[in-house]
Amino acid sequence: MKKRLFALTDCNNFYVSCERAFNPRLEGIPVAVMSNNDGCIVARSQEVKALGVPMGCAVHEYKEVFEKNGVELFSANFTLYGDMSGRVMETLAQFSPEMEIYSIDEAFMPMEGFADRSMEDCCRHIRQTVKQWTGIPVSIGIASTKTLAKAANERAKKDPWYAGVLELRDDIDADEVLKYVDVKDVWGIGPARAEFLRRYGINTALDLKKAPDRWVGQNLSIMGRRTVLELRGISCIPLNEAVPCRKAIAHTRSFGRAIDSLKELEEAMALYVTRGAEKLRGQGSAASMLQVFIRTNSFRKTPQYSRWVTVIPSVATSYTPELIGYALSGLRDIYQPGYRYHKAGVIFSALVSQGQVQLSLFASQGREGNERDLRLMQAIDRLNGHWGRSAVQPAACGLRRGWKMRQEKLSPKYSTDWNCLPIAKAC
DNA sequence: TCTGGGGTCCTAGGACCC
DNA sequence: TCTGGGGTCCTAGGACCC
Repeated sequence: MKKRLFALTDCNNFYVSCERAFNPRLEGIPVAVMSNNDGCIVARSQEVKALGVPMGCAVHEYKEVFEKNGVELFSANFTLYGDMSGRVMETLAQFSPEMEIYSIDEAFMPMEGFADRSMEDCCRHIRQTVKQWTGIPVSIGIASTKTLAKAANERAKKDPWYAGVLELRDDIDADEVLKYVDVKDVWGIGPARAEFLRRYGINTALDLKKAPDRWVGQNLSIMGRRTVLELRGISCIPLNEAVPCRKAIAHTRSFGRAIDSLKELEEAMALYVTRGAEKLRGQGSAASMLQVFIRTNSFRKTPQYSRWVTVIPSVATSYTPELIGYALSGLRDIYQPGYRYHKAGVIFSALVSQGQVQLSLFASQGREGNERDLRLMQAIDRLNGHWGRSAVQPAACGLRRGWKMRQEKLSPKYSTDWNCLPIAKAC
């Protein structure tokens, strides 16, 4: 039987590439994208990486570097990135309908039915097509396991010699590549495990692959042992085509400025619950449990306060007004006056399918009432989908929103709003 | 002044039971 | 010198991913 191969397609500097796709002026100049609230750096162009700006750093700490080098900064525009991701995935699906969308900018594709010699050519063709149809540059790594495909992708991206595509055909190929992959860059090895491995002289992916079985069995968890097997070409992580239902859905945000009044916290919490409930209904779920939290800014030397509370609805629900009621009662329990709050959020868990909600003996309304609530929510979701997500919303969310997150450098919604369509001008 | 958000899975430890 | 032991379930916290 022919061995299955995995191709991992990963968009290069994805958020930056999305900004560049609609703004060619940004090609060749340093560009970085900031997190929500314009707080951290979450994507960097090659030019910004070369300046030594690390992923996740605080924007204010590198202000001078950005100014001195003319770095173009953008607020995260997730509407744009989500839409562009969909376009990239649709393009990839033309080549391999059986694929696993692993993240907003990555997909695993099973590569079967290709003669060995044409595999690389095929991936180069995919790469070129994605670039032509969407404007997004991608790299592709091909190998017999997902972990090896990740490592191949990493090298294809970093070493210009491979021109964006690298296939590991056999063990010797793999060893040649793995010796250049730092152990911290192996899929599944984070900072804590990397530090542990280094204490035993394991510094590269090849060192980890060659670690003695006995040592691996005694010192690594089941996850670590699985990673070692995958590096050895034994596939342990299957392709996951179906999009799994989320087991928890969260909506949490830092505020644009610290707030201390219960009224403002309630408005923010109501809005976060509204957004979370939209996601909940989007996957056809209802929540049997809510967790609500508030906290002050731990980076400040001001008095600190952090609390969360669990609320259990009498019946699992996705009805926004009801969820807001539960969340606000939890919030009032944990709120303490006198603190400057920096962040709040809600997490829905113990999710059940909306169609299988168990009615409580003591519920105030029967099945008919529930169905009416659901229809109302669906109507509002449709309106907001068409007119923008704040078109219809609960009054509890407030209107002034002085705590709204900062987005000072937001690019237009080029691909999802008619008013933002780029206009081509003849020269 | 300014430091993100949303997920999954594993593990250790406590409670409880027989 | 003595204070059982083993299984299950639940949860908080940690590690990791993008």
